[in-house]
Order: sequence, then C-alpha cells, then structure tokens
Amino acid sequence: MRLSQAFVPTTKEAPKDAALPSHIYLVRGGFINQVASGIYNFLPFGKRVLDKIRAIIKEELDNAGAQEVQLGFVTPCELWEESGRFKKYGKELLRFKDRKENCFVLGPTHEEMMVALVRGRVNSYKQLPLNLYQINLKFRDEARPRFGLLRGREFLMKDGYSFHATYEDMEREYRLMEETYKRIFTRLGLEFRAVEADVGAIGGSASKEFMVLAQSGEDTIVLCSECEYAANVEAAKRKMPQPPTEAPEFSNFEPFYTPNLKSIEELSDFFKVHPYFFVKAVAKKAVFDENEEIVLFFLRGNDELQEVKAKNAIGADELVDVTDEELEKAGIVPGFIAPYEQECRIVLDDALKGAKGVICGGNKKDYHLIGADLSHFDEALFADIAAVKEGDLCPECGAILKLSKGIEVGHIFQLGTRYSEAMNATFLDKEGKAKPFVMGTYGIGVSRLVAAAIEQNHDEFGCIWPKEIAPYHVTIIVSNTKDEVQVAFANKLYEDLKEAGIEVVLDDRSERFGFKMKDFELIGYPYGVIVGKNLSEGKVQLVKRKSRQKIDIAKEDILKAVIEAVNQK
RNA sequence: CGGGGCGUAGCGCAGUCUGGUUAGCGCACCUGGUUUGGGACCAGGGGGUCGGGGGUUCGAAUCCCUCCGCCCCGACCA
Repeated sequence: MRLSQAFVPTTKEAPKDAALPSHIYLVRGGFINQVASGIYNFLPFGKRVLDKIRAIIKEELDNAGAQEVQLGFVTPCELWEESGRFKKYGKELLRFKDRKENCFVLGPTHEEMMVALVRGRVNSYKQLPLNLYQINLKFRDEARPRFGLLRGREFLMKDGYSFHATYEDMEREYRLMEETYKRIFTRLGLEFRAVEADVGAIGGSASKEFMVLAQSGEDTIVLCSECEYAANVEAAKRKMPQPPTEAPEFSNFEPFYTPNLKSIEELSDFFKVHPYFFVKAVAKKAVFDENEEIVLFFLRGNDELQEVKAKNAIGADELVDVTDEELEKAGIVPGFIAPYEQECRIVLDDALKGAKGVICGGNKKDYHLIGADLSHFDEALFADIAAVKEGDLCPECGAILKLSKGIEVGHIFQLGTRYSEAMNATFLDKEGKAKPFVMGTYGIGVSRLVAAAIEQNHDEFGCIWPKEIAPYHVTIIVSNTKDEVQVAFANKLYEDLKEAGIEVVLDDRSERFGFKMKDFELIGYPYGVIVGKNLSEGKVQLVKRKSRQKIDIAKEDILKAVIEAVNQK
C-alpha cells in the first residue's frame, strides 16, 4: 500500500471522549472511529488488524476440530422465551418488532440459536460430539458503554458451542478448548493468564476466563507467586490465614463501652488489637426471584466482603446496599452488629471458624463485646465470602498471592444441560433413550482484543502492535519525496519486499520527515525503514518501533535485514 | 438507573456568568511560494441550522422551559 493513496486519517489530537490509551491511539491512528455510544467503525487499518485476529482464531479452532457457521444476527423472540432468558436478560437485550409485528432481538450471545440449529438435526449419540462456532457481530445494550472498544454495545465476538453425549466428553472438549485458547492468545503475542472464574448468570458448573494483563483491566485477578494458581477475585480461594500476632487475652465475655467507634480502624486503635481479631459485619439486602431479605455477613476485621462469593453463598440473584433506616427498622444497630441474636439470616466467613477471644459488635449503640467465642456456631452458617487480598496464601501451594488487573478476552464454560433441557434438544443414547445434549460454550472478544492488545502494548508515542496482528509489518519512510534517488530506492525496496511476501507500506506522502516518523510511531508498525539523507553514503536505517532504535544498514543489505527481522520469532 | 460534566467548522477549544457590530483561535483542508532528519514557514482562501424545538426580549451562542446526544463516577455487565 502506498500511503499517499491510503485512507488512514491520523490526527495529532485525540477526541475528548477518549480516555484510555487504546481508545486514544486507535482513534488517533485512524484505526477506528466512534459512530454512537459504544458503536465504532473500523477503518482500513483497523479492519486489517481485526481480520488478522479473526484468522488466527479460525485457524486454531478449525485445527481443533470445530466448525464455523454463521447464525442470523436478528433472532426471533420465541427462542428466547423457550430458554426463559427473554424475561431474565433485562434491558441489555435489544428487542424490536418488524413490519408484521413479529418480535425479534439483536443477538447478544447465541446459545438459543445454536441449540435450535442442532435440535432435530442431530438425533443420535453417533453424531456427537459437535463443536460449532461463529465469528459474528453481537449487540448488548449496555447500561454504560465505555473504554472505547473494550466495552462497546456492538462488538465482534467468536462464540462456540459444543454438544456431547456425556459430561466426561464435554470436560474433554473443555480442556481441548482451554489448550486451543492458550495457543490463540500466545500467537496473538499477548501476555495473558487463564483464571478460575465465577460462572455468573449464564449458569453451568466450571468456567475459566482468559485475561490479558493490563493496568486498565476492569477485572481483578489473583495470581500465585510460585505455582500456576490463578483466579478471578470473584472466584479466588485462599489458604486459611494465620493469626498475625498473638491473640489478645480477655478474662470475660462482656460488653465494653466504645462511644462512636464504628470502623475497624478506630476500634483497632482504641483496643490496641490487630484488626484480625475483630468481627466485621456487612449488611446487604439479598434479592431473590420472588422476595428480598436483609442478610448479615461477618468477616475478620482485616478482610473485605467479596460480593460475588457472598451472593453465591446464599443463592441470591443480587446483593444491594441497605440503608441504616432499613436496618434499624429490622431491629439491627448499624455500626455495632453482633453475630448473636439476629432475626435475619447470617453468614460467617470461613476464616472465623472456631474463632475465640475476638471483639464484635454489641447489638447496642456504643457497645462492643470483647472475648467473643464463635466456635459453637453451626457449621452450615460458614462460607467462603472474603475477598482474597494481596499477601494471602495460595490455596494450592501456600505461597504468597498477588493481585493484578486483567482484561477478559475469553471465557470457557462447562454449561451442562441448562439450554438443551429448557429447549427440549435431545438425542438418543445407546439404549435408545432421549437425553438432553451436554453442552460447553466458549467465547472470545474479537474486537475487544484489538483494544486489549494496545492496552498491553503502547508507549507515549502510540501503538506497538505485536507482529502477528500489526496492520502491516513495515513502513518505508521516504524522508524527502523531492529527492528522486530516495524515491527510486524506496520504490524498488517496496516492490522487492512485496515480492518477498512482506506486508509493507510505502510512505510516499509529500510530508516532512518528522511528520512521517510521528505517524510511524502512532500507528505502530513493528518496523520502519528510513530512506533519507544517508542514502548518498549508501546507507539506510532500520527502526524498531518498540525500542525506537535506529540501526544503520548498507543499502544492499536492507532487503535481507527486513525479511529477517519480520520472520524472526 | 442514581450522581456529575459537556454539546460552538472535520478535530481540540475560547466566547455563555454580566444578551448588543460581520461568532473567534489552534490543528486539519484548498491555492501559490519557500523548506525537507522529528507533527515547518510566509501569503491568500474555503468551511458554522452555536445539538433540536419552544419561550423571554427591540435584539439570544449567551437568559428560561423542554427534548436529544456524548463523556466521567457508581450500580449493572453471557
């Protein structure tokens, strides 16, 4: 491609609504532009990156035996009613009617469509297993789209669904997909982790998320400093913490006057006792399908509540905050809540099992109880509801755990029969009995990967594309387009590189040197060749985008040098 | 959905509080010239329903009402 003819509108300034590096550089570099909230156009270079990611995903999935299909983007409401998700999905599901008043939705995910496709066409265990996927547009009417391509409403996603006769076979496919995903993200040149995840609203038994490590990630992940253990903080476990100091000694179990002292920090100062020996109460309102109730969660004073784990522990749909007024109405004293004598449901964190000689609320304004003993509480009241924090110990090997931020770019689920049962999608097993398909589901955020790659790979000058997904491998910068010798040499090199199968652009625009260098850095081609004033001495320069280092190379050797650089692993 | 902010040329902004020539600046764009190793310079030029509608006023980008769009924090997020 000759840049003099390319549609790559780069700008010096970023649009004011771009905040994250990926958003700023993708817009400034002329890869994408925003059309509406959460909706983006892909310009030629952005489209090339997207297509490269897509091609790698397809190649690896096909290689693993999956088959690509393409489902309708507009899907009939009836299918969603069958699975029960029409009601459950909420406003994110964009619904509309056609001219004949038929109800449709824009597909946010395609479990229903895929089950409907397979249902009736696959009837026998002999036709299983089957893994079908598509790389197609999705639409979710997000309450708050943000971060450019990272959380859009319209986005490109690869979604795959596998169908099996048994759970064992589904688990085998799940492991195969995990391996395949690892190969995909490795080929994309990204630093990532596969982490244990919460299954969330989609349901199912086990799931793993693939996280691209980046500061700006929305997810917090827990990583072991020694072993392979990695988990989303929403699902992370830990080894039971040990007391950080010797336990305080209380001669009695009795109320203690603590005027206006509510926070653990204040109490810890007051008693000169480590927060670990306090019992912290977190009150939430738990919302269920049919009703809602106040639930009190109790933790060690140095722990925080992990809401997803807490929600799962009681099987609630969601947890919402409660006001002090609501608590008082229920006979609870905010700030001084004890795990004793409560009318409402209580849950204690596992770390409190067998706790003795601790300090908790007194169920009375301005009083705490010292010397409390929790060892007689019913086992059933305990659950793992605390957020794993930096410095906690690995549940697998006992080494120190660290926290990191990640961008979720892939998610694999052992789904089971939730959709096949609801939609009556069955096959006949060896005994001739009808059974629902055992399913797995596997997603990759394709357009999100474009942004994630930049979140992880950029500097103050612009994008630094991993080689596999760069829009082009190399740009030839003609320093002075009025210099016919430079132009002729650059043209020849351009043709030779194309001939050699290198993806190359020729910056033949009549711009000055600095302008072209800035564009090179902004767009982030892995390599640049500068054809400039040193050509008269028989030299050109090879620039690596990442290091921004320029190396003089004899003009006869540059072709070989570029080919070597691009092909080197 | 709750809280906050913004909307003036393709992009970034000033002007709005305190109403008053022809609405301005930088970048980008067009023409001519100079320049050519880090987003050049000189001269000339084009481009605006001041988000939409309504109102107040002799007069509205500016004040009032209303609708819309976009961004940020939070809630939410297979």
